[in-house]
Amino acid sequence: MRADAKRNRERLIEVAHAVFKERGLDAPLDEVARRAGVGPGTLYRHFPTREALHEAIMATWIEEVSAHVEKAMATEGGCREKLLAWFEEYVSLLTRHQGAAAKITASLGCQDSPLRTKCQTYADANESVLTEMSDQGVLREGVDNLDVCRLLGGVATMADQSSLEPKDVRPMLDVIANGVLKS
Amino acid sequence: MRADAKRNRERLIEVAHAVFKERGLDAPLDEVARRAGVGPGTLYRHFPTREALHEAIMATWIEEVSAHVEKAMATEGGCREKLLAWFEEYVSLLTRHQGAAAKITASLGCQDSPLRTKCQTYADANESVLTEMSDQGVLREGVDNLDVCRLLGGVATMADQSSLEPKDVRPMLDVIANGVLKS
DNA sequence: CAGTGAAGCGGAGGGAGCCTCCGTTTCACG
DNA sequence: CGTGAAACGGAGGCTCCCTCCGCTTCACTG
Repeated sequence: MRADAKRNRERLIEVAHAVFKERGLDAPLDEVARRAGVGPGTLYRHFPTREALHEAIMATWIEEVSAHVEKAMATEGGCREKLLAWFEEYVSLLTRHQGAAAKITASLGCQDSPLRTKCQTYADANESVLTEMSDQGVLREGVDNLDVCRLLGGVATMADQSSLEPKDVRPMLDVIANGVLKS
Repeated sequence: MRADAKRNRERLIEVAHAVFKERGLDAPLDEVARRAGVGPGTLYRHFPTREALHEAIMATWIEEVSAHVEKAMATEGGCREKLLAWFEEYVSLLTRHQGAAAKITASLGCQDSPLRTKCQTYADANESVLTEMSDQGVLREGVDNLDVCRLLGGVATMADQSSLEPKDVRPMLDVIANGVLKS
């Protein structure tokens, strides 16, 4: 890739990050181009679709996911506390940008979404936590990872759309934890 | 209201119903106007915002909610079966139109949404079911109606966005039921 | 260092949808 | 009827999307 192209690409990602943070993932792409000081044509050459741009800006989050798993699993207390800590991390990771939770979780099921690899990272992280719980014998039988991911995605989407604070999200996570753990 | 105005209003609701059913709640309003054979100005006079039109077309669903509660509560089996039957009805009521689940549930929390009264009907219906469970002593302590509504709204939103079939939704409702009922 | 071809750029512009404004038409009532 | 208020409708301005293509810039070569 030519040097100027690389420069523009990086600048676009940087600006897109800021614009999406301010105005949500549905912010006008023309504004991203404008604020990056390039024409719309340049933006669309680097990122043919909005989703391609989403994918690019999410790449940096993805790297942090495993750190969040470890952080949650290091929580003081029993399995339930660890699980809830992880659920809170999960929701918080999904709601970094307005509109992200719904988009990421929606692409969980379909194989051909550009976000597929990204959301797979979330799903894998959740699975590792569930496996840990299962090994300790505290997980109910028949609890499926995909279902839990979707439930958490649903909670994150609701939190996103209603601008809920953590204290309003917690009781929902409690219900899911109760539903997933034995007794 | 003048007779021609009344006629147009009713026709707009009828057409909007069909268009939203075909193309989701985000379908172009200009098309609603066009298919109703009126100018956009007429549509916007009757329904100043998209939400006002949503509210109008939902009025008919709302009347059916209590019937669905009764239907679910008449299910054979114990409390768990009744509750799950109701959860399925709830999700199905919310996913009649693409995009409806997220919009309705989002307006649960905010007082000033035009959809407020509509979603209150759903919340009230759910509360009546939870109260029934509580009276029978099978409900966990501290389970809040709003939280359950949001959880179900989240599930409905995921089902909507990923076009899930009832068999894929059921396991998520199982988790919520486990989380809400004792033992 | 100049020449050159390919890679990359940018912005004009057509399309879709939103919504308003205002000249025209229609209704209902005296 | 005649009239004034109510309602209509569509032209058009705005925003955003995305493409196309003439122009510029880069990197490589002799």
